[in-house]
Amino acid sequence: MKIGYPCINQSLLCRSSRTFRLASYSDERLILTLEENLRCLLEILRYNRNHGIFFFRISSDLVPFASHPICSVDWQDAFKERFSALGSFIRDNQMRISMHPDQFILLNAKDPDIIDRSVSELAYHAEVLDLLGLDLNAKVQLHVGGVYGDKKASIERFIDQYATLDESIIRRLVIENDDRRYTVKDCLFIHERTAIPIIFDSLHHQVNSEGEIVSEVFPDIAATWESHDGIPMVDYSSQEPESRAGKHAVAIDLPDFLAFTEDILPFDVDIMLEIKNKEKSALIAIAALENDDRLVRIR
DNA sequence: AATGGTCAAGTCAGC
DNA sequence: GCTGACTTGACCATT
Repeated sequence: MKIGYPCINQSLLCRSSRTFRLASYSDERLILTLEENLRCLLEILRYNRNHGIFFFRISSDLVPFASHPICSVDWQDAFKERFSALGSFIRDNQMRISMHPDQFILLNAKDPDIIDRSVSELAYHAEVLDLLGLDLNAKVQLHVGGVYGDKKASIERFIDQYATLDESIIRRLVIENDDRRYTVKDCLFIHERTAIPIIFDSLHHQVNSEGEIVSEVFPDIAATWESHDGIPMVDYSSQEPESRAGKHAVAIDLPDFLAFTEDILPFDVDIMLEIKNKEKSALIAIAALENDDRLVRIR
């Protein structure tokens, strides 16, 4: 069981997600920014290793405008060695990596242009993981998409689009239940038709489900991960008190976290903490699990 | 140097 | 019809 956090390390001064405005695009600026982002990514990964954190989500902004038509830099080739060196560091330390394209990426859109842009963006994400030389347990997690007033038809569009994707994307892609539209049950239905693995999000399930008990539904979710996909990834957050339902907590609620791990035991999973204070909560969770004798129940 | 409006991309709920 | 929320900051024009 690895514990991780997404994209940003607040203890370090650098960010691996620096970007800039489209209006100020130049090839030179893209190269300088990517150089800086890769340097910082290594710094974050070193911090993680030194602190016993072995799960990390790489920011989608690592390569700004990578899938935008304005980008004509062959960054894949220019930074090949850098990606390869980063990948060696990740593999040598047996780290788990994920990426999470943001809300604009919609495989089930009705507008073919939106689908085209989405597929390009997914190809970019898969390419980053390929350039790092990571095996198939490094995943790109995506929400199912919009409902467009007809969920059934929108699920069918997702399934149809998924079938047209290149194998280089399919082997990396997993779907996640979201907080307003597609539930775990919807994801399981899509899995039956596509074999796509499901990444379970605890807070989204809390605010958007058909009442399934986590400990009862989790075995079905875990079974969507084949052995080459690695053990299941899950996203965990608790609800921030006195805020909108679904708002991610600022700091980890340790009793809630331990209750969640109880729900998913005895499955071994890697847990991404989607908590605003990032690595601080990861360190607390890791320390709490260190001497937890429940973990011997993991199979 | 500080400020605050605005930023590639989409959907949807709530006003 | 517009705004804010989403995993959320941070760029950058203007003063």
